[in-house]
Amino acid sequence: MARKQSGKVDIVAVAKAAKVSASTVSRTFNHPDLVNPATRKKIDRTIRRLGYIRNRAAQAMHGKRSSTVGLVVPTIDHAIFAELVQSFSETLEAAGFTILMTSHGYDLEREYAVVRKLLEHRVDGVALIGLEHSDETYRLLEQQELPTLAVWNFDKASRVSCVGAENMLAGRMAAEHLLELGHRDIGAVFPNTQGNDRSFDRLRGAKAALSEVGITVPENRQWTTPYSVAQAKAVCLEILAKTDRPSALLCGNDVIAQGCLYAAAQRGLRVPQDLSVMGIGDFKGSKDIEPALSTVRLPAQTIGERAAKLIVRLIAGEKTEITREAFPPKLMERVSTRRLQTTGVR
Amino acid sequence: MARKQSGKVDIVAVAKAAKVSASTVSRTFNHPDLVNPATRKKIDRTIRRLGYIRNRAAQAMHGKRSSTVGLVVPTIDHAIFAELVQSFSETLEAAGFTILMTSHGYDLEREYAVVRKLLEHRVDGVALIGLEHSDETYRLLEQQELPTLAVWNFDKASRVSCVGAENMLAGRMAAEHLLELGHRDIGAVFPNTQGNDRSFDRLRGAKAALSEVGITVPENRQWTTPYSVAQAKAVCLEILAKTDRPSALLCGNDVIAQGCLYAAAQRGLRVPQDLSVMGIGDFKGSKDIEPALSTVRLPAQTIGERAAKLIVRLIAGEKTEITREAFPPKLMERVSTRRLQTTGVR
DNA sequence: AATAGTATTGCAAATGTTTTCATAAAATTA
DNA sequence: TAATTTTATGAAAACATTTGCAATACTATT
Repeated sequence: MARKQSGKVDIVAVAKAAKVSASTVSRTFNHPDLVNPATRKKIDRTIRRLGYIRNRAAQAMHGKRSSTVGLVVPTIDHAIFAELVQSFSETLEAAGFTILMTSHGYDLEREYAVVRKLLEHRVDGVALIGLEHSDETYRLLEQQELPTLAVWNFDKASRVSCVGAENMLAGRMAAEHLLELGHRDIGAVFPNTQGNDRSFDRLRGAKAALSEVGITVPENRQWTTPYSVAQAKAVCLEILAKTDRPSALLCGNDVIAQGCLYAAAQRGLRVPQDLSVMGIGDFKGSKDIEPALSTVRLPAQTIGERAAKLIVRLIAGEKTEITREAFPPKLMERVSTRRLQTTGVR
Repeated sequence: MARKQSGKVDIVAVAKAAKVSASTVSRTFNHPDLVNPATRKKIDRTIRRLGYIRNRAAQAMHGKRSSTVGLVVPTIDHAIFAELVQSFSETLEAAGFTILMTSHGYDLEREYAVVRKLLEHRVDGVALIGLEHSDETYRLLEQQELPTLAVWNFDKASRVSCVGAENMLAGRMAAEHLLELGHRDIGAVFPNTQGNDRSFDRLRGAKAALSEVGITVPENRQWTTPYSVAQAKAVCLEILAKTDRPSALLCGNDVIAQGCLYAAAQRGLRVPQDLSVMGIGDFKGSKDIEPALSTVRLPAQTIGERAAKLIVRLIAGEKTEITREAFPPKLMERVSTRRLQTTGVR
């Protein structure tokens, strides 16, 4: 056996070069206090000289942690998930973890598949967006006894630990705000609630608040649109063309609300004089838009950060029972909503 | 040794339960054609029954691919990166890879550290955003002979393979558009060009175009703002307060342009009648904003997809030399810019 | 100076796979 | 039916590390 091939520098190559055993090199990494400072220094130098990079895969085989957390998102290309994911990953990285990220495009079958793949990589824990997952996925995670965390939604009866916001409450608060301002003819523009429990809960909360004061949202006062400014704008353009348009529009999220705002602008309607627009979410930018959007804030950044901290504790085994953290939505009254002027006649 | 511990089901547990050797089980995964269909079926059933999940870490130790690609982004919480990352990861996942994602917050020291960590996880390849990286990072990647790809920027003299857009050209096109419309008094609002080669190149391209027709942008016609709608709005508010405001604002990216638009709205200036606003990037939403933003389109989605395909080929070893792909920017003339009315007097 | 600790290191086994090689059984050919 | 080829399987080595145990070398104590 002649000389080693260039790239192939492993722990025994380092050991040989430093004239120690592989064990000692391993220990410099994992239990530095157990090795003589002088030896350690010598080894460190050799490591640097040879450009050795330890192999986590080999470590992982010893039941050791992989220092890896799986993150499963429907898509990352949505203002709100990006914000959430960013703070989640930042916090996790600070704790020494790396994120294995996969997306499934709102397809629960694919979600199962990607979770499986994550498991193959022996992640130390898994974070999923939302609480709506296939039974198969839940079972898989339970069976593997892997620290699991649902992020973004909160439900006090969730099957796994969760940290998120109370979407039903958020929906309710948005509706109540409009009610308080005197609006009675309220249109609802929501994403499809199919396979999207956030949306579903918000709508449910809103409707509950309305029905408490005797208002029902009739079929023709409720519209569905995909999560996209462009498409929301298009449906709002239609809505606002009608002569009997509502006095206020309650939107399932801020992206849709943004579409509404643009549609109103294009129709020449002044917000909030001619129309009040209410969002849910308080995405980055919602406060900067003209007119600044009234909305219910769901603290994405805080949630991401808390979620990261919680999953670290779950992984460390400090927590073992199911843990749930709720972050209260907060009304952000800005300028896109205002008191309905009761001019008497109508 | 009594019964196995519940979770601990490995390949030999499966083998034992199915009354075959571990080799055969391994083969069912990796070379299914080499095993008798009947045996394979029996093994498949056992795998399902025991809930066995193969251990990629153990595979990776055999020089096998880890099926993992490292992705290093400055941050994901920016419209444009989210779009890019989404299409990149989607395409990569379709090819059977999982993404190990890390962010560094525009800190090149931290970038080096996270790349190292990726290497420890034995990723099959690494994708970095942009072309500005520390020499140390470049050396590390070269030394490890790891398929590396810089995404988003294009430079025909890049040190590694790249697929991206020509930012200088984009800057030039944006400037030329404004010039063509008769604007001569043009203000530039850009992000800090420090540690951000995209921005730097765009500004350079814009200035080149301007100087070709004898225009220099004086100090007091150039502003710097962080990448944020809110902050861009704030600086634009200042700019537009002056009596000698420019007739057009050229923005380093669409987020800043959005801030300008809102600032103009708040100041009561009509766009494009009183002020033309030009962006660069064509982020999702730029065409929906009111007024629709004129900009230079950098095809994020296409780039993400092509990047994914290229890195797959680099990993497969089909390509070994440095490969570069440029995607041409495209002028998107919408409504936020218009011909300067030369009313003669001034 | 002998003894008991303690600090440092190496050896070898173990981790969960894949793969090479050898072998046995079955199928094909003469 | 014997010889040959093909197909299917298992045994064992290899992969890069970690760790329990044992051995050695120091230090401190009497």
